[in-house]
Amino acid sequence: MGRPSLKEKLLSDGLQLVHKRGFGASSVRDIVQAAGVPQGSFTNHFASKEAFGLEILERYHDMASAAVKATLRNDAVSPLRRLRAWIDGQLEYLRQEDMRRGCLYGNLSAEASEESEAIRKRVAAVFAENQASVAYCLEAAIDSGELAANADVQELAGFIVSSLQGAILVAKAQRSPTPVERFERVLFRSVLPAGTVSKRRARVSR
Amino acid sequence: MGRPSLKEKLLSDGLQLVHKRGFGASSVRDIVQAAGVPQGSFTNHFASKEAFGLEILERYHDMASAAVKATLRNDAVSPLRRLRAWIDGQLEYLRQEDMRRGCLYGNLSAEASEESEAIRKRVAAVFAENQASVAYCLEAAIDSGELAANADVQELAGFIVSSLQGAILVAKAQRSPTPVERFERVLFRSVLPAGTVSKRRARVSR
DNA sequence: ACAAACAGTACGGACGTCCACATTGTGCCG
DNA sequence: CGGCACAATGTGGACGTCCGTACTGTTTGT
Repeated sequence: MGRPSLKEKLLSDGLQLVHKRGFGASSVRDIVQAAGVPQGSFTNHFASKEAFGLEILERYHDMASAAVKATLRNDAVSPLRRLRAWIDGQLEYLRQEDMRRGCLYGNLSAEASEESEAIRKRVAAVFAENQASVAYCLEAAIDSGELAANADVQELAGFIVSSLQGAILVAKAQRSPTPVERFERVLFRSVLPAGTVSKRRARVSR
Repeated sequence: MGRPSLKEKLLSDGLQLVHKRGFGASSVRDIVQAAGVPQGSFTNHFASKEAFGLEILERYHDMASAAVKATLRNDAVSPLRRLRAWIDGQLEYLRQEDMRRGCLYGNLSAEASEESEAIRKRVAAVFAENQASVAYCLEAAIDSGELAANADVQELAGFIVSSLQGAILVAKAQRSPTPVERFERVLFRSVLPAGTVSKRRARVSR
C-alpha cells in the first residue's frame, strides 16, 4: 500500500535542524528543505507544526532513553560509574556541534512552554522520567555502598537532573563545555561523596 | 527638544511581555499593544527588534544587579545568609507569575543564541558576572569561617549559577517551585557544608 | 484498482520594517 | 520678553516577505 514514506527523513533531519536552531526559528519551509522533500509532504504527515514538534520530541526521547538504558540502568556497571558515563555521553554529544545545540528538552522548556501546553507537559514528564532513572542509579549506589545509606535519593536525583540542564544551558550561551565539566566535577567531588541529604519524614519529595 | 518619550513604557511593559511569552513569540505589534503606544513609536526608538531585545536585557540586568547588591554583595549580612536571600528573592519573583516566566537570561540563552550573536554574548557575560558575585559572597564565607578555607570559590560559584538556572528552567516546565526549593535545600545541606571542592593548582578555573 | 504517499501551488494572515506627516517642547533671536 | 524655527517625538498606515496550512492532482506499490 502506497509508496516509501518521507516521514522518517522529515523527522530525523527536522530534529537536527530544530535542535540546533530552535523550534520557533525553524520554519516549515526550512524543515522540508533540510530534509530535501517537497513542501506537501509535511502537511501529508503532520497535522500541524505543533504535532511535528511532539513527534521529534518523541524521537529525541527514544535516543535519550537508549542512552539511559546503556548507562544509568545498566546494572553490569558500578552505579557511580554509570552516572558519570551518562553525563560524559551527553557532553560528547554536545561537543559535536560546538555546544550550540544544548538539550532539546531545555530548549523547548524555555521557548515552547507558553506556546504549546502539550509540549510543555511532555517536557515536564521527561524531566520526571530522567529523575526516576537517576534515582534508580543512586539507589543502586546505596546498595553497593558507594553512597551513604541515609541519602535522600529522590531529592538528589531531582537536583542532578535540573543542575545538568542548567550547566548545558550556560554552556550553550558561552559556547564552552566548561559549565558541564564543572558540574560533573563538583557533583562527584562535593555532592555525592558527602551525599548527606538525609531523607525527610516522608519519602515523597514532589 | 521634542515631547515626553514613550520609550520607557515600551521597555518596561515590553520586558514583562517578553519575559512571560518569549522573545520570538512576542511580535512588535504585541509589544506596542501591551504598552498602549502606537506602532510607529517602536520604530522611532529602536532600530530593530534585536536592538529592542538588547535594551530590555539591559533593563532586566539593572533589576538583577540591584538585587545582587542588596544580597550577595551586602557585607552587613553574614555570607551564607546573603546567598540564601538571593535565591529566595528570585524564588519569590518567579512565584509572582506562577513560575511561568523563568529567568530572562536562561530563556534568551535557549531561544536567541542562534538568532542573535549580540544577545548570546550579552547573556554569556551576565552569567559570568553573576558567577563573580557569588564568588565574592563565598570568599566572604571563607573569611567568616562559614565555608572551608580550601574551597574552590570560582568552581563552586559557577556551579551554583548554572544549577540555579537549571532549577528555574525545570520549574518553568513543571510549573512548580519545587525544583528551585530543592536546589536551595541540597545546596545548603550538601554542597556548602561539605564544601570541599578544593582549589586545584591554579586558581584560574575558566 | 485502490489506498497511500508524493508533489506543486495557492491562500489568508502576521511578521518586521519603513514612510509621510502631525504635534510639541526647547532655545535662539529680534 | 515674545514669537519663531527646529529637532525630537508621536501617529497611523502601507509594503513586501514569510509564515502555517489547505487543496488538487499525480504516482506507485500491493
